[in-house]
Amino acid sequence: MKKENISDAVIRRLPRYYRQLTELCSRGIVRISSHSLGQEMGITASQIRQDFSCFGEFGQQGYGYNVEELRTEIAHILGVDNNHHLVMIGVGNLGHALLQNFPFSQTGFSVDAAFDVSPAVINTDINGVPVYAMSDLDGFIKKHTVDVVVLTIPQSVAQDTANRLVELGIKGFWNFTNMELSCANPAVKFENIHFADSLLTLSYRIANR
Amino acid sequence: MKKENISDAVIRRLPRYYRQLTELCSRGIVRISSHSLGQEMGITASQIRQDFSCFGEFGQQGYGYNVEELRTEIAHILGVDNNHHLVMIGVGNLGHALLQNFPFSQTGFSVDAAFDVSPAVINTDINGVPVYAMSDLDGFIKKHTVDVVVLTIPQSVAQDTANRLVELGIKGFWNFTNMELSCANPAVKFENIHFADSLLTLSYRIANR
DNA sequence: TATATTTTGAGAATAATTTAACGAAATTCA
DNA sequence: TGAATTTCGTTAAATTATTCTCAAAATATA
Repeated sequence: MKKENISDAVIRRLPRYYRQLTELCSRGIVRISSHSLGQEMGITASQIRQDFSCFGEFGQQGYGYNVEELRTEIAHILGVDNNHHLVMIGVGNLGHALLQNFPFSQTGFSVDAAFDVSPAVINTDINGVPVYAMSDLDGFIKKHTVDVVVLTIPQSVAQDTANRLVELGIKGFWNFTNMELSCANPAVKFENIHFADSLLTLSYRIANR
Repeated sequence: MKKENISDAVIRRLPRYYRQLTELCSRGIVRISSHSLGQEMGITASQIRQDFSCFGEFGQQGYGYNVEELRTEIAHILGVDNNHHLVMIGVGNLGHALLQNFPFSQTGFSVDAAFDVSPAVINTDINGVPVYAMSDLDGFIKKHTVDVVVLTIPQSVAQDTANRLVELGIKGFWNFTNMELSCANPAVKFENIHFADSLLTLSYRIANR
């Protein structure tokens, strides 16, 4: 039964399903039951069926799920086929690494531009992405559709930059600054990569084994 | 009342408390109640008190919590004062970025060495960290204490490398490969940074606003 | 074709997490 | 000093998430 409000726990499992199904596809596996999928992923078949049932009925009794079909469904749910437009703010080591290595296009994103204050990178081209001066940011956003901004900038300027971008109409932030950014408008979404938090949970677990 | 088994949900909130308390310290704030802390963080006072009570009694009725003292307690719980030893496997763009920018020492980690297969980086020094050939890895680990390994290597070699490291006695992995790594021994801990999963959840939320 | 088996999706039961309530202890203020 | 206020830590209640169960439908098999 399709649900109206999907819980965060379910949403955060979807990319994992998507990854697993992509792998099954590449292994040439055509069909799979919730039971086998659960075994491969280390989760229960119940959870898998419950999760999928939030979005529709993708399986068939006695058969299971068609891997390719299910993968396509989940890709669609995740918006991989939406071709979202993205720009990066801050092209330091991390921004550079993402531009070089991260498979944005496989994830459904076009990286249209990057911005930085450093003359050393302004007007360069990193892996096909043009780097502009920060002063050109407002103009660029006013002229182009931008769905998501990647924040790979220092903490000191993060909240101010986010505020400015929200004013310009940006509604999605991929935030690498390891600080919480806030916005009164609930339609503005922040997704955080907190490196330090992640390492600290590992620190906890090895210290309290 | 001190708890024996702490839930993952609680553990994952600890670094956030630690960050917030660090900021309060730097703002010169001496004491804080669970209510105000909750307001600043956007969570309930109940949750804060419940979370802390898993580890002991750090507050005082009618007063609240001493910020610096509480911060020290949480640092200790997280193992920030343990001086864990870490090595990095794979010094590509991302590994390089982490070595250059990530505050390992503030998080309680010493980065003792990095390893790569590329002659271009072998025997160089990145931000004070020596880079060795992958062939020297086994020898290094046998001679030194290594608590955590950072995996910034391609997916294709990730599971094999992890297996080899587990055999050498490594018990903690900070995994950037965006794939699940597994190990039969439950004492071996994997902490994953899944960039793609993170961006896909953002994709979902902007597509289903 | 008839029967046994597989497997889903839904609903019920169980478990875990979060929030509320409250007594007790400390602080603040008159 | 004494009353009012603040705030903790704990227990209880409410909410949310996960797992179990099972009828129904499809497949596989004899």
